[in-house]
This record gives sequence, structure tokens and C-alpha cells, in this order.
Amino acid sequence: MPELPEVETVRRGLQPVMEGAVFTRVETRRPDLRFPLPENFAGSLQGHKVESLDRRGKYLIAHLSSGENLIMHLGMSGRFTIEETGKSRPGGFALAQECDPKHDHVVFEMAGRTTARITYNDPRRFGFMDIAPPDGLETSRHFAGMGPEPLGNGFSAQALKEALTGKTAPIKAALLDQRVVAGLGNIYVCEALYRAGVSPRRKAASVAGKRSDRLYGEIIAVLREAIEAGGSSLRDFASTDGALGYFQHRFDVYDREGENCRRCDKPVSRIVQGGRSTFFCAACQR
DNA sequence: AGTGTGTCCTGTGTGC
DNA sequence: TGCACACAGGACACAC
Repeated sequence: MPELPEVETVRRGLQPVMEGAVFTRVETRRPDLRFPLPENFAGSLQGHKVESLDRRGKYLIAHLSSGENLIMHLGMSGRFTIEETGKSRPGGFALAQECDPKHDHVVFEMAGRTTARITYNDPRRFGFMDIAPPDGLETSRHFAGMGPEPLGNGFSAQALKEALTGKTAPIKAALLDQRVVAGLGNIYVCEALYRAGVSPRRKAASVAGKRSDRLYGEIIAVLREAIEAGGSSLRDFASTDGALGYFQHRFDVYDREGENCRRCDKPVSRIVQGGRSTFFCAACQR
């Protein structure tokens, strides 16, 4: 579930307690998530400061004062919960988290302007964490070959067109490919294709000219809108459950099989592509 | 090289 | 009520 907008929302939630703060204690409650945690994971973090917390695609990256980089991926069920331990009463993002200690896998205790306990919870354990050496980010297996940030300078209608050239795979599969563009997942690919009026079954290379221009615009737009929605949900976290990772969002086609298309009123279809559900309107996506 | 499929993992929902 | 099973899906390994 966490795609670029959700990960960006999580980043913005963690930033105030992580940036400028030092890892005072790191607890790993199991040796692995999706992959084994790196050797000396806790030791690589403890005593070091987070200089900045960035995002690349669906990854969070904490740049450490040691020069190393903490890489975090939420998989599909990963969440962070923040408790501001320095306050007598919970505030900020602190919260009545729904208690699920069974899946609390990693705990960061941070000391900065305030002290906080950040807990990583991940029932399905599809998430993972890794440490990349100084100057080893771009060449790490996670980022080598990754496509441009959709909301960054490297992505444009022209760049999209070039990435799709020659591809015989369906446009749906091409957009899920992180080498084409970073950060899109099943939900936002479905939504962007719907908004652009492009059939998910169309061969990627056939999405050219006006179609790819429109698709480019809708990818950007749907991500921006979702980030904005995440931002507003962040402001409500103090009064809700405090878990960073998900927010309510209204989708046009995703998970709306059989419901009416908001454009033409025909029922939304679901097909399976590459083992994944694709939701779309067969009437208005061509 | 590009494309497609299976795997990981476990909570949730559905049908018998 | 209880059980079996499909499903969710990001990244990756592997086959063709």
C-alpha cells in the first residue's frame, strides 16, 4: 500500500523527531524483516545523528553523521509510530497507538530537541531496512537503475515517452517498473491511467504523443493530490491513532470493481495483469 | 534485454 | 462455529 505519497507523508511525520536527533538506543526484536537486517545494524546507528531524512521512490533514507545511510522500506504493511517520551503528556504525533507488540520489530530511541521512541511495526514483514556506506547510495542495489523521481526535474513528458519506447509490455506493467519512474505502485498506476483515459492493456510503446503527455500530467497530478491529502491527514494524527503510513483517500477506480465510473457511469472493471489486480473503466480508457 | 511468473509473509474476508 | 483458501502487493529471483 505505501506508495510514493504515503512514504512522503511518513517522511514528513518522522522528520521533526528524526532530523538533528541522535539514535540513543536501537532495538531489533528479530534478526530479519523481509531480508536479514545488516550486520551490526544497531551499532551502526547508535550514537550517530540523523543529518537529514529523505525519500527516493518508496524508500526513506536517513543520512547519518557517520556518513552512512539508513535505508527503510515499508513494504506493504509497515508503519512507524512516534511517542514523544520527553513530554509528560503525549503530544505531537504521540498517541494511543493500537497495541500490536507482536509485530513491533524495530525500535529507535532518539534524542534531539525532544526525546522520542519510534517503533517500526510490520505484520506482513515485507518491509526492510539496510545500511548503505558513505557515497554508496546511488550504487546500492536498491537505487541502481531506479528511474527518475516523478515530482523531480528528471521526469518529464519527454522522459516518459523515451522510457516507454520499444516496450511491448502493457503500460500497466511499465508504470509499475521502478526503472521507468520511481514510486508508483498498483493504486496510483490504476488511478493515473484512469485519469489519462489510457487502457492498462495498451502496449507501453503505443502510448505516445498526446496520450503520453496526458499520462505524464496525470501521474504528477494524482501524486501531488495524494501527498496533499496525506499532509492534511498528518495534521489529524494527534487526534487519531498516531500510526504513520496510511491515510484515507478517495480513489476513482482502485478497489471499486462494479461501482460506477465517475466519468461515464459504466461499471468499473477488474482484470489481473502480472498477477495483480488492475481496476479501470473499459468504456472510457482506450 | 525484455518480459512474465513465482515467492516471500500474515491478517482479513469469504464460502462451505 | 470452524476450517480452507483466495487475496492483498513491492521487490526480487529466476525462466524463457
